[in-house]
Amino acid sequence: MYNNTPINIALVDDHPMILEGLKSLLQQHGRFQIFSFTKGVAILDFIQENTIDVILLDIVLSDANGLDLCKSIKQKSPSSIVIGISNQAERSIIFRFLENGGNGYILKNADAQEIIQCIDKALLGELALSKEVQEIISSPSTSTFELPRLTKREQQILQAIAHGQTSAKIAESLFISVITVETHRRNLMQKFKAKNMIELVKIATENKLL
Amino acid sequence: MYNNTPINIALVDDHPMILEGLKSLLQQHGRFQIFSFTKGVAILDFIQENTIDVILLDIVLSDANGLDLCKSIKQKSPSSIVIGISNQAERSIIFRFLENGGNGYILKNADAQEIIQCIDKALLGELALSKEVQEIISSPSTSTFELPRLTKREQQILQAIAHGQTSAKIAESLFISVITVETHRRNLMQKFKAKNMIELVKIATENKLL
DNA sequence: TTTTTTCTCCTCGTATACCATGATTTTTTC
DNA sequence: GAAAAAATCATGGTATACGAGGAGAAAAAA
Repeated sequence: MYNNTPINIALVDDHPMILEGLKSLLQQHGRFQIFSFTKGVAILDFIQENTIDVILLDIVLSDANGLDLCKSIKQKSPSSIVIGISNQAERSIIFRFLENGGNGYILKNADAQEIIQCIDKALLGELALSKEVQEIISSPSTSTFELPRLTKREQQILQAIAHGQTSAKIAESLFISVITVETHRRNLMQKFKAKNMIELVKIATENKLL
Repeated sequence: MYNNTPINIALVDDHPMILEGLKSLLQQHGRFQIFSFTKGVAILDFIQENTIDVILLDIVLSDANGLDLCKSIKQKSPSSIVIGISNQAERSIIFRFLENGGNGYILKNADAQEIIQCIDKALLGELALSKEVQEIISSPSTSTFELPRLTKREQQILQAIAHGQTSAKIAESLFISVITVETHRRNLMQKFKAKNMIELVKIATENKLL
């Protein structure tokens, strides 16, 4: 691995700045042969004909979904190492990426050293996670909040509340009693451990439950 | 401007990748002397002692608000040209940045050519906007909701409310009367045209004002 | 079919959000 | 230094959210 043959690295990102940044960070290390792509489909075509050792893949692309793309890449070229790069720091997304065959995950705020370390790790067959990603994964309690499971009715009501509707209005439009609405409300607060509905809606919105 | 003296450019961004990318893009053009910063306060300190021609400023920073930072920079060094760089493509934010003294605005998906063009434009005293930014500005019709501008106090209070705090608690911790807090609350609702605080917090959360 | 979950309804009391209107002082801007 | 904007405090009233605790019927899961 560390002999004379250079390591082929493909960068996939639709931001020219990031692409350029990664390129210059990696070029400083000499051992890499770098290819870059701004489109998801382009990398798929490329690996059809060529062999790539490591692919650094942006999760958010304009023309494709990084998660699905990872899967496709792994199908076409199982030996290629795929490392995700993203601003997305959400547990569930990281896990889904790894489930789809990803060999590692790096946040965009990582520095040069960390990126190189991760690539080295991945080349040795290990799971390559940046420091922050490791923290996110290993602490389900702190940074990421365990989202409670909601019933259909609760979702319905939560949605209505988030749209600014009062309990009375909601009761009216769902043909149930105001009292019932308030019970659901209460249960929702307990489930989310929120101090009040405002905090609850904030949590739900942040976690895209609405 | 185009003679032998190099142009001093400061890059402010908390993502090492972006920083590195910009640096290498600009270095290819030779005429620039580049300084880079990952902290907002650092650039403020720096311009106290040194003269900078152009500052490329990320709007989203970990330790500071790009909008306020732009204002501070312009106060300390009015002759410096400040160009905003961001993923944020919202009209209102762009306008606010320009109102705060910004000389231009570029989206992060801009390519090398565009960035150089914008810097050149700004050096000539013109407003430097990337293509996409121009489109956003010239199309007020789009679905994007005009975000109201909030005062410092309003932001503070909105944030506290979103954290589930009651008016009484907020009044206590800010050393003001409950009545005042409720006035701000009322004004916030009017500004956002929200039916109640719950809806307001949802809107604010969705638009990342918190 | 039994058990569990979900949805529904109930009471009572307190807290506070919400609405309309107005006014003074401080700070910022021109 | 004048004008505008922001922050502060005030009154008074209505509506409703919030919190605790209990309970029966319907639907889903075992």
